[in-house]
Amino acid sequence: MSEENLLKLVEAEEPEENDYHLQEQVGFILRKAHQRHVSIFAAHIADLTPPQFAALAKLHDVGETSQNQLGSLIAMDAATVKGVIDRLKARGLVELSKHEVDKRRLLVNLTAEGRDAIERLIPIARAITQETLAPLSAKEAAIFMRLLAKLA
Amino acid sequence: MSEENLLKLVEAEEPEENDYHLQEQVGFILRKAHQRHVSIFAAHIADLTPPQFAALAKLHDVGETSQNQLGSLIAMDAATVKGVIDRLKARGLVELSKHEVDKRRLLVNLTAEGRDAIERLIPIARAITQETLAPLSAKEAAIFMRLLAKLA
DNA sequence: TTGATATCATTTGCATACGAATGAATTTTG
DNA sequence: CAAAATTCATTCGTATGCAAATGATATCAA
Repeated sequence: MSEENLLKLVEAEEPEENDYHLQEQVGFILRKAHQRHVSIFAAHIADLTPPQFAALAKLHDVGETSQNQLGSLIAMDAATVKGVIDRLKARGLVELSKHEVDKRRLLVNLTAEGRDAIERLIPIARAITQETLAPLSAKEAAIFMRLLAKLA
Repeated sequence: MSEENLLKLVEAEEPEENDYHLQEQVGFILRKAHQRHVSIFAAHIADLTPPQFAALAKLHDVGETSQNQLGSLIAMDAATVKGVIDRLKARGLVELSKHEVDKRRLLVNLTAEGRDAIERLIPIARAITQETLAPLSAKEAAIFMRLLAKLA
């Protein structure tokens, strides 16, 4: 046996994969899965982005909070949440007020229109979740959600 | 039994969940998992973003291609890939040329510096993948990757 | 109490991400 | 072949997303 073939055998013992397959990396697939979800979301809810929806849904859940606090509840940093809230305010879906005691805080709350909007959209959002998970069986989806939560 | 309690019983038969829990929606968790991955990536590779890395890795894999073709290989639309390639070109990691036959096409290729960079970074990228999946056991990670791929 | 720290919000700068419109070049078709 | 349709790339506008710097206010600690 040639020296070259001996080398191949040795290498074969440790299946040392030398190629790098971008398509198999968790970060790349995570990005694609997220893209697909956003696309499904947009097909059902055209006039609101997922971050805007998240802000409204969380305000509906917890009621009035400060802008920063809301940001931490929906995983957005201060700069990002400001832009989202500004746009929701411009559309009359949220209203802002100053905290009476702590003058640093900017309180955010749903307007009546914002409350109507989010209550109307929540059933649609449930359908979006279902459609996003549609490639998986119910059992697979349950497993996936459990593992995904561990990663996030 | 009061009418009210009877109603509660009837409702209990169908476990109709009335609350909407943003934190349990696949889109929200997907976004957070992606955020965490990007953060891990940045901690290991400070001078390149994940999309920039993806472009270099794919060029290393397939060699010279058109800008649009590269975009479809790494899941970026034409407008996005242009910005990514512009920045890689400004840093001397890729070079552009015109397709001889089809004058619409803009060919992209690694420079020597770009090739050095991506070859140096690939082992680090493997570590990033590992760290991203670290909250899962090997078996869980395998299952997760299979299900995630179905979603993406 | 006041000086150091920490928190809240804003702003700037940079980098995706994508829809829509445009123009140039190519391919398809009648 | 010539018109229609398609493809490739660019540009514009809007919306996250985050680091870093800044200013205002609050809290902590010596």
